[in-house]
Amino acid sequence: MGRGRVELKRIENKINRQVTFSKRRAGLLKKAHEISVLCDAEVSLIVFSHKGKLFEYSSESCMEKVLERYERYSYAERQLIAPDSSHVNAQTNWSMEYSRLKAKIELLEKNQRHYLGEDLESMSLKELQNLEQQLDIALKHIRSRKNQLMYESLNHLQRKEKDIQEENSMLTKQIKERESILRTQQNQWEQQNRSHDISPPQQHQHQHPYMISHQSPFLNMGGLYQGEDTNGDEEEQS
Amino acid sequence: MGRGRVELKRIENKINRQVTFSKRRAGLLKKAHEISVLCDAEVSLIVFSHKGKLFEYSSESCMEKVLERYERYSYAERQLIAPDSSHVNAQTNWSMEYSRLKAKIELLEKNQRHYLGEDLESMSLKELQNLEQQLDIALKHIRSRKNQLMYESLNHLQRKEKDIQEENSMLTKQIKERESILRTQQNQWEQQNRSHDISPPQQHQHQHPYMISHQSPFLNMGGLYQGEDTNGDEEEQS
DNA sequence: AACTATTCATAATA
DNA sequence: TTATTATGAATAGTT
Repeated sequence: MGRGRVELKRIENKINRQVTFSKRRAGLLKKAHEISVLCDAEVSLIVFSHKGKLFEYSSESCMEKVLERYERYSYAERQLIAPDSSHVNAQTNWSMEYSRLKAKIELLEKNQRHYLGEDLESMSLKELQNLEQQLDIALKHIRSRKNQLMYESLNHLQRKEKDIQEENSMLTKQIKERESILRTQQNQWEQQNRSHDISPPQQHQHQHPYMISHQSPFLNMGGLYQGEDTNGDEEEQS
Repeated sequence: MGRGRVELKRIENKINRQVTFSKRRAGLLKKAHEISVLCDAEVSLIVFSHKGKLFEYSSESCMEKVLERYERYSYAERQLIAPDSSHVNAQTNWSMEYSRLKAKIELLEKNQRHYLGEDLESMSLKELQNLEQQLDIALKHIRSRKNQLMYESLNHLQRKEKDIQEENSMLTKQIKERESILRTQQNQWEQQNRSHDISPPQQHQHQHPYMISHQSPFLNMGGLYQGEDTNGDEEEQS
């Protein structure tokens, strides 16, 4: 570019080097920005001048984000090359562990999007077919489990219905028995009343409440049966 | 540069974007290297493609060294803006962040198992129904995308078939033409042979090989057409 | 992947 | 540093 071609070699003239650095730096930053916008890429560029001055460019998301992503990405690669690392200090260890977790999360989130049918543009036909098969199988399991739960729930309700009906008929029977006993006793009382005209009325007042209280154990039992499994089919709604 | 100027805006056409990315990426890496050599600068360039593939350049000293230097440099700058933050216990901060990530991973993994139809015992009927619906919708999207890809592939093959058939008929036509010319010349030669009984036979021996070699350009063209797009849709072959 | 017409970047210069 | 300009590079569109 410019007058005459340039040899790829350190420019020895200090002034020229400085001028060229200024110009080329501007050009490089511009190009970095252009590719990030045109091609929707994430770019981060760091330049230290010979004198140690820092210049940087980073597309949209801040530099730290790009660097973090880089660490995550290159971590996986480094793992393949250098599997040991017990000699490195704790600081490095921590950031590596952190990167590892971050990478894992990114992967899981990507998979999740795929399982939800999003972000499919980046997948090949073969990958799509695998995904389809997996989800098909998953759906079979889910429907089978759902049916099982519904069947169990149905069974349970039927059993419950039967129990309650039995309870009902028992109660009905109990009531009939009480009624017949009551009638018998009323008859006895009327007979007594007729033979001893001035007998103590307290005795009757005592007996009647007693009868009612004697019924209650059965009613309580009924209540117990009913309350036994109100929580039937609903599990872990949290 | 190139035919017509370019607007600084995301390239919507996927193919164009990919091609431009390849070209500009190469240019950018080259420029980064040039400035580092010419101006004795320390450069580090990180590029993530739209699809998440990493490309990087780093002058001489490895990337890590540059990034470390960057961290040191930018840390000092940040100190000027936000001078406090020394009161937070780094250890606590770290372990909290760590737990947070661990928890997130656990959740994501649980969800993943559910999406794959595993571990369903812990889910309620209602949750199962929601999951079923989600996966149903996801499968619809996946199948639609799969069909689209297959349709595109089909179209592509049909176009290719048509091209090759056209190529074939052209070649057939060429062969027929050559044959008729050959026949004409053989007749001429026979006539000459009859009229001048002792004529030089070299002339015929020269003409025949010439005819064959003249056919070859067309055959080569056929080869070119066939090889033109064997790599179809693959992106980022680096 | 190769070609070519353009636009762009920049070395030399002031 | 900035501005100008001649020239080589980069690359968008095309084959």
